Amino acid sequence: MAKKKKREGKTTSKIFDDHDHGICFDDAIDQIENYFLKKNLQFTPLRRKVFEILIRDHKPLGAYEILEALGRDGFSSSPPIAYRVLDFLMEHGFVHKIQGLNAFIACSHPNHSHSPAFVICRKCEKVAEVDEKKSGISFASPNIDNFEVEKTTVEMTGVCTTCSRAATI
Amino acid sequence: MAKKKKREGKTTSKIFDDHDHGICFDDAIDQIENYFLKKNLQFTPLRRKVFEILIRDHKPLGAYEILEALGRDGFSSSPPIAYRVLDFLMEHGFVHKIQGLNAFIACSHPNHSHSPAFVICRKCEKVAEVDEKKSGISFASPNIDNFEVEKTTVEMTGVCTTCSRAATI
DNA sequence: CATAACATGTTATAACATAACACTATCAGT
DNA sequence: ACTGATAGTGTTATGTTATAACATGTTATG
Repeated sequence: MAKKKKREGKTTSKIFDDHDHGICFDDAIDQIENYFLKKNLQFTPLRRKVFEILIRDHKPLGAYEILEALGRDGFSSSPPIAYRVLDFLMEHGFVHKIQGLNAFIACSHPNHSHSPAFVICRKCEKVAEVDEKKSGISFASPNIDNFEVEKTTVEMTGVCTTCSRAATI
Repeated sequence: MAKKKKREGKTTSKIFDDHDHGICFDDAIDQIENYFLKKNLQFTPLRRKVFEILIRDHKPLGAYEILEALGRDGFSSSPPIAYRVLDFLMEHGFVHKIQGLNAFIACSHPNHSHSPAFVICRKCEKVAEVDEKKSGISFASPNIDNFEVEKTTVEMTGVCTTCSRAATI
């Protein structure tokens, strides 16, 4: 259980909290409601709950952590429940999977379609979704020898300022 | 078992075979031998075998596929065997993990230290390791607001030319 | 109000990964 | 050679993540 035991982390590093999460939360709920309304998709209590669980702390959660939270809130907590809803939310861009953590996180920029990139602190496991342009990252051409890229995964792992200040590695 | 059942795939698309694998194989064995010699690290029969298994077909293999192959060749095939050797080979840059497939692949460019990027066909699951520059991808600055990036994961999923020619999605 | 499509619930199991400890081999210093 | 440290491998058990398969309920529409 070396790298997967805890996901608490309470670090602050500029990139990790450059937003007012109260606003972020309300905005996000608004946006997802509008999106589903517009698309004639059901924003069911279960889907809403899963999204709320993810957005309320705005940190990556494992599927089984989400299931626990669902259970606490009176929903079913068998694995397929979480995975199905997560798949659905991911399809529509409101949730992303952090491959390096086997965890899921609410999208920080659901309004504009994007290829997300994530910065992950390996000590506190805090994750920031960064804008391609702001971060200096760029996938210039998503077309490589006629290979049509449908989806990109970009994750940068390291140690955030707070964690590196706090300890000598 | 939707996305994880088979890993055979026999597609050819320019990006996927722009090298002579006979040479590639020999080179790779050479390079890894020299590297370990120079670093005074043991290139044991087990480590050699795991690397050979990975390099011989040069496609991503799951840990349990590697274990089966090890078993066939008379080695122990309990999970920690594979994971330990894979970790070791990854530490030294001779193997990469493809997060999107939970699979491992021999490095195509072990000689120069690099941040690998992978192109993955979601139909045949063939994988190509691409050069950052050639592919038009670039992580310009690995430093984002003082966050020091130690490791990057870049994977591009789509459909390769051969697969897209072969079917109508 | 039937029915097709969608959504959720449940059980079981598959697939991926690590902990903990035992044993063996290698090598440096005496 | 002996001794102890280090590294490598073996084994059992278990933890963690994810899906298959099928049952039931719910919703939108004709």
